[in-house]
Amino acid sequence: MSNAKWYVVWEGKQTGIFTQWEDAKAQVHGHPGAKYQSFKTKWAAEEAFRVGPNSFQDLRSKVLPDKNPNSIAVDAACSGNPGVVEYQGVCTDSKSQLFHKKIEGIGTNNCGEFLAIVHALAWQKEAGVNRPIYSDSDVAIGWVKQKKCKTTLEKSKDTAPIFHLIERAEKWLEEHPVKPKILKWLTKDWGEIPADFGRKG
RNA sequence: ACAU
DNA sequence: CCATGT
Ligand SMILES: [Mn+2]
Ligand SMILES: [Mn+2]
Repeated sequence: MSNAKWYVVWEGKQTGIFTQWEDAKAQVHGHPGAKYQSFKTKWAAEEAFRVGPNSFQDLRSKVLPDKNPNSIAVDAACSGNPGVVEYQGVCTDSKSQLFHKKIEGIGTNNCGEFLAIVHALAWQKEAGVNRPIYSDSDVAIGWVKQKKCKTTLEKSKDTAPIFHLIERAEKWLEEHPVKPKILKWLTKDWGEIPADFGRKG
């Protein structure tokens, strides 16, 4: 495999995951019954190594957690970080857009991800619905749970607009019960979150 | 390291 | 390669 960067050795002089073929080959050479394979990503290699040489191919279909299609997905994008921030929310199943906001001034990726979740909460309350909210951001999910945006962003004239929105979002969280489940979107298993802006390619 |  | 975060 031309792009392979990770080599799993399940049986050999030493087992493990190697980043160089020279190292993997040293475990396999002259070792009858050695089992090994190359992978393109670290994640694939780790999963394959953990599950063993015979079952790694079907592990995903057995263990892959299911996503709830009756849900909302949010995501933020940033032009520079810190930079110009926007976020949006979509229906997970259809990707139809529910809301979108481009924020004045500059902010961080994580501030955008945080505001996206809180916007989804407020939007749902306004719309009278209660569906799970998916975010791919551990940071933002944690901040919403704490009702506190722990950003390191410096305060300045350019960051004043987003800090105002953050303050408003934190206030909303303090004043309203958080009813919808806020769930981690498992990007490695499911691919990019449906609300993604698709600019990383 | 993990998640962006 | 840079940056934001736990
Ligand atoms: Mn994201
Ligand atoms: Mn994205």
